[in-house]
Amino acid sequence: MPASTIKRDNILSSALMLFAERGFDATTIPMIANEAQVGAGTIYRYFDNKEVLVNTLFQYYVKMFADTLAEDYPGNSSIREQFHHLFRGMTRFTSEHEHALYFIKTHNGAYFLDNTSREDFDRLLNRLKHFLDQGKEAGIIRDLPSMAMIAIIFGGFLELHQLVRSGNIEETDDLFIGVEESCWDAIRYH
Amino acid sequence: MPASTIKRDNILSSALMLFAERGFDATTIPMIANEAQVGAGTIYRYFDNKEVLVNTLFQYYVKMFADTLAEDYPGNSSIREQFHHLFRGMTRFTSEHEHALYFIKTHNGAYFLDNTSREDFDRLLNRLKHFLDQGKEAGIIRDLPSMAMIAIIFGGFLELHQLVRSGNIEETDDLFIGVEESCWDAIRYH
DNA sequence: TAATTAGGAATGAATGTTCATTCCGCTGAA
DNA sequence: TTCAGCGGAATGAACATTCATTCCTAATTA
Repeated sequence: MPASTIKRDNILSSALMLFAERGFDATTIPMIANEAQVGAGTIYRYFDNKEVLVNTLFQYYVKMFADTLAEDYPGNSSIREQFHHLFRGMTRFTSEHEHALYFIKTHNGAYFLDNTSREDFDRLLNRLKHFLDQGKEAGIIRDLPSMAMIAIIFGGFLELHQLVRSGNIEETDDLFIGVEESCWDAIRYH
Repeated sequence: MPASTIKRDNILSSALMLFAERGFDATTIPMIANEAQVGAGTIYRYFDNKEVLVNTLFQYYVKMFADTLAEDYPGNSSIREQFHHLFRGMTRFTSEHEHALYFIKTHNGAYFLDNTSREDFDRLLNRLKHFLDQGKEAGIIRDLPSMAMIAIIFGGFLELHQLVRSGNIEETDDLFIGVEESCWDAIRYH
């Protein structure tokens, strides 16, 4: 069972797209095989079963997203600049991996995720929570549940991304700047 | 085929809970029957099939939510007061129908929704959009895509509701006031 | 160089399972 | 006794998974 090949990558990226667009339960193995242009049996050469496949995908992208946010993190800059770094990381990650964040968002908490997936996701949330807590202590971030604020930021950003993808909205720098301002105003202390 | 009975109501509310918690595709008819304490066959006395059931549910709650928002709408008051009315309507609706908004949010756009469901949902969005457009014209609401702002409000509110339901957060008036402020700051012109 | 062959990789038809839906016998009310 | 309403076993379709077979590739032999 090879660890990494073209075929394995095809299977993963096809699965990512289908899981993001239809959801895990509405996506069948033959659909993935067809999209990846491999036989259905081939998928089982690389992944024990459908649940292992979805957990592999989930962990892979959660880690990659966490790494993207952590890269060059300006820990000594202002809270606003840290927020900017995080927001930019989110836009960059999404433009490089079109379906990944939406897949993560729609599948976190699902019944088929294993402990590792849950832990990886919690670790990501805790990093964001830590940022907000720091900001709260400094009196710069609103005194609200961190989870609610994280939801506002992710929800807003991903909804925007859906609109861009579906062609309902043109993707301009101004747009992203505006949404970043909106999210920042949602969480900063007034 | 009776139009309304205790059993029919049981089926609908069981289906609502399961669809909200597991999603349409991961919810089986036997699960719904079991939860509603009826035979699997009984469900088919009231609904032609699973898709008719989910569409019935979707339309029922979308309309009820729209009615809740429209009730006593303060069309002549300030934008801020209109926003307050909408936000309060959302909290009231959610406390009266625990799973309904989350079900609507996670299933809008799904492949199994029929035209009526889509139209009902679009009508709801358009009402919210109209409110935001008015506010934009008056220079009170931010110049951002309305859909993105709607997403921020719903996303934030529903995430909060999840936390309350799961017991991670205590449901206080302060909390709701704080989240309303946060959402308002996210969409108002600064 | 050309032919042969071993063994991993890939396939898709076959299998067993689970589901939505149907069907038929039972029950209790009139 | 009849029959509407019900329950849950029966059915057939669709699914995840398996497995016997084929296909490739690259090493070996002549």
